[in-house]
Amino acid sequence: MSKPSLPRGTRDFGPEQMVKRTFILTTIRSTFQRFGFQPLETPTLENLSVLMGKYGDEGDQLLFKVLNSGDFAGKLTPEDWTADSKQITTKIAEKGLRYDLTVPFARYVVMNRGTLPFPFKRFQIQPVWRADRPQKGRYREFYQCDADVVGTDSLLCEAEIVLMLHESLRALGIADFTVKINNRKILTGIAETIGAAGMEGPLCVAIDKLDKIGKEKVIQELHERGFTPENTQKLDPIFNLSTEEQPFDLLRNWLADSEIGRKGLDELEEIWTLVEGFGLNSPQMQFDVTLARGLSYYTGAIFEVKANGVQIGSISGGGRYDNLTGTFGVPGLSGVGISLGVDRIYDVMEELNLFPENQSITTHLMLTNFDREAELYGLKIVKAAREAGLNTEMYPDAVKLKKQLDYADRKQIPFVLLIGSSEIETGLLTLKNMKTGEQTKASVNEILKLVKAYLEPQINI
RNA sequence: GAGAUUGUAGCUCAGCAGGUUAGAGCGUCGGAUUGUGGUUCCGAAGGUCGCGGGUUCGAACCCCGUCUUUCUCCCCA
Repeated sequence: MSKPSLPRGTRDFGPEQMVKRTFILTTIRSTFQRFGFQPLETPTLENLSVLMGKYGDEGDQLLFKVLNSGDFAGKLTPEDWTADSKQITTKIAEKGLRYDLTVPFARYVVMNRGTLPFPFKRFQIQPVWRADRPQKGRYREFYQCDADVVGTDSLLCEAEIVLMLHESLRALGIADFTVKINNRKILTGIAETIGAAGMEGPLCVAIDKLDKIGKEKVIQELHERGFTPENTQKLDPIFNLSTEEQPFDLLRNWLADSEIGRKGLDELEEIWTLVEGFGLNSPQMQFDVTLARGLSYYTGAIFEVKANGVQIGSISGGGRYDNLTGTFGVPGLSGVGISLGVDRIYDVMEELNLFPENQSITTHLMLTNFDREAELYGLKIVKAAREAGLNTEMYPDAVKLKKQLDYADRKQIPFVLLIGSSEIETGLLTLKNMKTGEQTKASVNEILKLVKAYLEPQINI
């Protein structure tokens, strides 16, 4: 018998961690709902035809593919085995684990377009899988919390996303964050302006690394990707942008000849105007030209959230995609959305010590188990305590008291009710406060009141 | 997918240039205390040295492969 192990990049979540994760999940969920988003869940498995080609070549490689059921290799010919081994996967796997929540959402919208109220706002909180190599803050199985609106071009949605990010992160206690915003159209405009129209793809990939590798190396990489020295020379103004307080005017001048670039700027300024209109308290948003998320489907706004003071990747990302449903045969549906990474948020909160105390209490009251008679006597008390709203349990075995109290101590149960022969005779039960060690004798009703009164300030009963 | 790095008791780690029966602290379990936890004292259990192969008289230690950990690149939540 070999020792059990977990697949790389996956984790168990024990009771302690689950309490914290649930806190994150419920906080985000209630924020999404307050903004009018409705829940959706989609299957873990999708057909590979839905998943493939949506995330670029890299993405296809990171998809977990599921072997066909039954004799998956039975119909393969000898030629298949000798040909390119990657070709074989299309013949033996036709399903895969979902890679994100946006593509399954697009699939859902297309399949149900006749019945959905548009604009359709949905949120979705489920795990996703990527066959990535794990690192800090990077797992192969992790949860995403997505909120998307599909069926409207309104920039109000973008502004609401900014608001939702602020509200949910602040509710979690993460105060020091930056919502970075850019617009894909501006990047397209820049490509036009420097005389490299249509090359914003590679431009983005290189520019995105500016704060990581610096100006020199970005230019070097651009040359490697086919940009001429003339192109990169014209690009020069961009390297000063990130230090500017108000880069809009500067950009407007620079991109004056690019229609799409001007459009991008208009959109960006409109988002700022709307957020201001909401009266958001000290917005933590920042325009960042170097922000160019790799996903190939973004067409308008691009979002990314960085938790400051923690060495970890972005905790949230999103943007507008004008034509996601187009790949499923329904063009013209514009959507915009955001995705929060629960696991990274967890890591950030753990590192910054932001989890609230007193969340770990699961059982409020434990009854001891002396003997058969006391056990039977206690059952109705357990039921009464539960009906009073207390998390209650009785120790299941009549073992030594020491052991029972030790159990309560380790489980951090605040109150223990001792019931022995004398208690049964008098009807006065012994309540022990595990924190102070203090013991009081009282009737069942009084005890339930006492415990509730003590816990009320900490816990909602 | 490329490169580096880690793996010894439940946990954190020792293990002297390859040399007999692999150690410690914490934790666990039992007892001191047959109805009183967190402190103390006494005692005990617990290890295919990640896995598989090789070199050697002899491997936890050296070599190869594989899995795993952490990190960089790539990409991303």
